[in-house]
Amino acid sequence: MSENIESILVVDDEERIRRLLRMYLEKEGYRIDEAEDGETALQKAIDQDYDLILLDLMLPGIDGLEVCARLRQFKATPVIMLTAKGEESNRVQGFEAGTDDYVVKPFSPREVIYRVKAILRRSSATAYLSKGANTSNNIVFPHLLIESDAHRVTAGGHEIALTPKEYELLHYLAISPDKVFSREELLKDVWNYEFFGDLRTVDTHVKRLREKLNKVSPDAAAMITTVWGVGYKLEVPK
Amino acid sequence: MSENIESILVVDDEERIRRLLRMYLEKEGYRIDEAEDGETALQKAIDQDYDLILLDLMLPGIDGLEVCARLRQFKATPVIMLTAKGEESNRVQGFEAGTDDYVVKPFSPREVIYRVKAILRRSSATAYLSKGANTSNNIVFPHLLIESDAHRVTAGGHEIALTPKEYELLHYLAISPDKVFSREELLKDVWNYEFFGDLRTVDTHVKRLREKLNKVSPDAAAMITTVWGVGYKLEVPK
DNA sequence: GAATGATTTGACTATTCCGTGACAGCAGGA
DNA sequence: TCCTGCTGTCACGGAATAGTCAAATCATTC
Repeated sequence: MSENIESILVVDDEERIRRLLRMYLEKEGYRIDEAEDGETALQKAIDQDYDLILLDLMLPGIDGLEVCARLRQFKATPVIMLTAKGEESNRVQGFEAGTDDYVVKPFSPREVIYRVKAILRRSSATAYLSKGANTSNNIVFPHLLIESDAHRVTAGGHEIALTPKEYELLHYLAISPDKVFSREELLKDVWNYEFFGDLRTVDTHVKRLREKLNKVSPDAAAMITTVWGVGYKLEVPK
Repeated sequence: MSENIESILVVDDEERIRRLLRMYLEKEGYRIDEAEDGETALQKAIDQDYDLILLDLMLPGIDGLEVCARLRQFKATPVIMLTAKGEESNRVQGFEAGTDDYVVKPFSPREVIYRVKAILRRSSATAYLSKGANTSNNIVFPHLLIESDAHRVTAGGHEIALTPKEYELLHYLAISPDKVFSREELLKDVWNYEFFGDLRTVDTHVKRLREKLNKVSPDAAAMITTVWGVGYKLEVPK
């Protein structure tokens, strides 16, 4: 495969949000371009060939939906829409306008990165391979199965009901198995960007997660490992 | 790659800290510039093109967060924030302002250098290579494997559980194999800069390290060599 | 092989960190 | 409105780790 850096256009009128997204996405290795209003965004999106566009719904001038709709007359560049909390009812509209996915503000970096990767994986898969080759979002371990699409977790053969945060935490650890994350990192990545909370919050969620896992599969629970003085990781048993 | 010397701006109002950082970073081959307040720092950071900025959070005048945020209107220079222990709650905020990483005071030189290298490696990697190029942090020896991400040490095929200090010590020795470090050097580099303890502390940690290694792999334990009258080194077997 | 000085070791104490439970605030649904 | 889960906070008790020190051991030199 031609290993080009994938480029993403970030469109938001708030500088803070653009910076945040740029930082996280650059860390993932993407090339980032920015626009702060609809006109510029549309122009750039038509001129350049981005692999993906992150598009705020509420924009001065032409709004996100409009940008997306007009862009669609020229290109099929994938679009992830960013919507503020109250605007959720617009979801369906978003999809009609040709949006591929949407993320509600205030999002967690984890959420955005995950969606971005999912979309890019999908589109590069349809571009280079024949039928939807392995584009499954499932994460499979010996005693643990995470089905992202269904938002379902199965441990030792038993499905378990996780709360949103528990799921997000587990999912985030599971994406990078064996990698240790400090509590700070987890707070930064898994919680939304407006949250400035106590480090111990992480401990509490880990505790609850372990409890639930342990009830149906001690093996699965044992995968969540404490690294003393450092943080937590999801350890893959050999 | 054009092999230029990378330059770093060190910002802290305490002269002692600036001197400390300068000394250690120059030893690593970086060019160091200093600033002792926010205004100067911002000015320098905008005028010059540093590869990295080490920025204290608490500064007279404009504080670190502010400096970082304003700088971001011009440049994307990577920033590592230095925060005192009590300021921990501000950590996450720092990240939002555009910080790439942070280090808590009192840090150990080893820690700072390690982060600096990681960030610079990353930014030069995204600039010249495609994403996720081989930036693995693993250190491999015949009987010993150190995986930084997983914070895992494997000796003779067996994983061993090390305490933070044991890990740090081993990791530090392993970064410069065959180089002898005096106890003084180890105390200065591996321990934080406020620690003025007994030289024998090093011996004790070496002892514990050897014990643990020896239990699963005498070959690995034998790598930690005493150089009589000088110090310790991690010797690579031929 | 004795003297000397450096290192290893074990035991003890101090310190730091983590797991847990209890509780309060919130949001969403009945 | 009350009820019900979900979250986040906090403090305490226990566990793990770190540091000190002196006695025992070892390497080196004469």
